[in-house]
Amino acid sequence: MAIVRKTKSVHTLLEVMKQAGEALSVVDLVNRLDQEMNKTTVYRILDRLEDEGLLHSFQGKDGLKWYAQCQGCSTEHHTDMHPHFQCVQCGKTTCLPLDVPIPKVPNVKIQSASLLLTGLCEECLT
Amino acid sequence: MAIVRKTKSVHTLLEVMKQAGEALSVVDLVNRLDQEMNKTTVYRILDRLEDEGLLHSFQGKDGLKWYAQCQGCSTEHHTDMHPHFQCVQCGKTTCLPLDVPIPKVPNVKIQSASLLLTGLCEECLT
DNA sequence: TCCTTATTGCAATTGAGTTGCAAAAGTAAA
DNA sequence: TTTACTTTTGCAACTCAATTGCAATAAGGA
Repeated sequence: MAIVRKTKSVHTLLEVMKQAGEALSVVDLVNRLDQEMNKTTVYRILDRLEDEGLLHSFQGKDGLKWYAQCQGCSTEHHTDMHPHFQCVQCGKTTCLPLDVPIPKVPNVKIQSASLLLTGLCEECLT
Repeated sequence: MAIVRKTKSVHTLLEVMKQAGEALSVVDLVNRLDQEMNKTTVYRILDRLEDEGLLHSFQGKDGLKWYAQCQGCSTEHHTDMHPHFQCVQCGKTTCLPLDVPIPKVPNVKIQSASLLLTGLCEECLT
């Protein structure tokens, strides 16, 4: 496995993720980091951080790729089986700290499961 | 709601879906129908058939949009809450006729849920 | 410092999906 | 069938997320 250096760019990106405190789409990240680094760099750092287990990604309902910080993930063990919630109105997207039962399917080997819930978040409900 | 005519193109597309008997990505459909109709037409017919409730769609792990035939769906009632399975090796993608419990999330209103399971299918396992 | 490897920026490219518009096909009424 | 009207289709151009090649730069170790 390639060595991942904690460069300034990596640090900046992780800081933005941390400040956000929720999942961010790649497009959003590229915009937020527009002054600091190139679009390509954002994509590449995200790839590396996901490999390293510091971030996990999932497909949004919008077809965009979203990233969030892992809690207790590593290269060996990804606890990214938790579901995600995406607000259809404001776009706010979060990890749900829930255990979802993975259905048993005969004759196949399930390797991963991704559950995306969509609807209205607390703010948009009121 | 707009009237959806059962044109020759619509008939052809539905026939391809039926013959496949499993979910197909839009890219795959465009390729299969290359001789019969334009790419744009495929996209537009898929949109219409989904509106009408004859097909349902979901996001694949690959980021592509996938379509499958509904069983018992209509404009009013979409039973597209079932999970889907995608083989990471051969790409075969199917609907799973299972009821998946949608987790309760406090303070939000869940409108839809999509569960995608990935792994190895029966053929690729052996 | 020198050498090697990893990272970054930039421009160009790929590929899924969309849009505008004119032509063609379908529908219904006379 | 003819006419008038609506929907559908093809085509080309376009949008936009994501990727690639390559040269330049930064980082790390001896």
